[in-house]
Amino acid sequence: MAAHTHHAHGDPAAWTDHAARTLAEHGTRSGGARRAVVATLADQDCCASAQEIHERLRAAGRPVGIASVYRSLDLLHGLGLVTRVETGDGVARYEPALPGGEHHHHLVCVRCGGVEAFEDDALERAIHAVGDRVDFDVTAHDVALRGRCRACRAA
Amino acid sequence: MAAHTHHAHGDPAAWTDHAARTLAEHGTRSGGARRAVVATLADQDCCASAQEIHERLRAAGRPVGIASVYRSLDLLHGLGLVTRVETGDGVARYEPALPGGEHHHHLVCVRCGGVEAFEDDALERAIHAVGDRVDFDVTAHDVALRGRCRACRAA
DNA sequence: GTTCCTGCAAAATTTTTGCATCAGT
DNA sequence: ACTGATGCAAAAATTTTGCAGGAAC
Repeated sequence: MAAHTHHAHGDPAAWTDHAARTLAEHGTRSGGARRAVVATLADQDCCASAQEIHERLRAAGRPVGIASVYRSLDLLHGLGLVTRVETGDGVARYEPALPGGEHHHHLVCVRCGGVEAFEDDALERAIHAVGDRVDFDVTAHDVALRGRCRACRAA
Repeated sequence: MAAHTHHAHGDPAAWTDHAARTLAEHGTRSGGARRAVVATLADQDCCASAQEIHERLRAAGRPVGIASVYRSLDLLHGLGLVTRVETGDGVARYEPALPGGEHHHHLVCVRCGGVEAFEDDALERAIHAVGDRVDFDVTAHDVALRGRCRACRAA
């Protein structure tokens, strides 16, 4: 992995391409606002809320209407290109979803609100087993572990 | 278990008592609004949002200010008497938390929005193992499996 | 009697929607 | 040109806060 940045979702460019292709297949036009949202999503280490994306774009000198951010996220989520993450503070966060189904879960710090990602095969297996057992057609899942991050534990 | 209703949280009266005791120990006064919220929580099969609790109380002829519902839930959550559940639709839901730490997770139907509870020891063990492994002081966790419930799968 | 609780209303936030305009195909 | 995409503003929905009156202790 690169020394300066680590992206929890593999190669950002790969996801951007995948997203662009999927959007094209779906017959959508390529407008600037959505392209900017996709680029911002691809560029994050972890999940971001609509408001955060909006703010980041404004700060980057490419302001996008907040409505377009919400509409883009809605569309991307509907196409399975982003995962919706609930970190517990009542706002929806989104992050790129890779086609392979490879994914991670989140550690949420109850003190500073920070979010970190983790992966665990045994956990995935256990979840899969539950999915087979229940009377429910499970298509997705998410896990949030809450507690204190290293920094906040020390404080 | 009773034939007419199944409460996923054990005996409702036991939790109500436990809550009343904890609140008393904490030095709070016993007002009518919070008592009504506690009673409503104790009486549910699964999680409910603040708005739902508010509406239920109004329907039951015991209207409570929405602010009191939010304040009660905040307090109860702070004391660990209720668990906050994120079902993915962007609203916070709450359900009684038993002192023993016994808990369950949720199956959320992406079509009808319904929520069901499930328990799984292997899953708990896997989560616990992750908690030991990561550089995070994990104190709580929740899992949501999304998909289609039996009824919506047929439709 | 003091202090917390409660309800109402106002405010702050987050998200959705309507509509005129602009841009991609 | 046609039609979807965008931005603005208004609306809707959710949650928080200020404050005055009432209730618990």
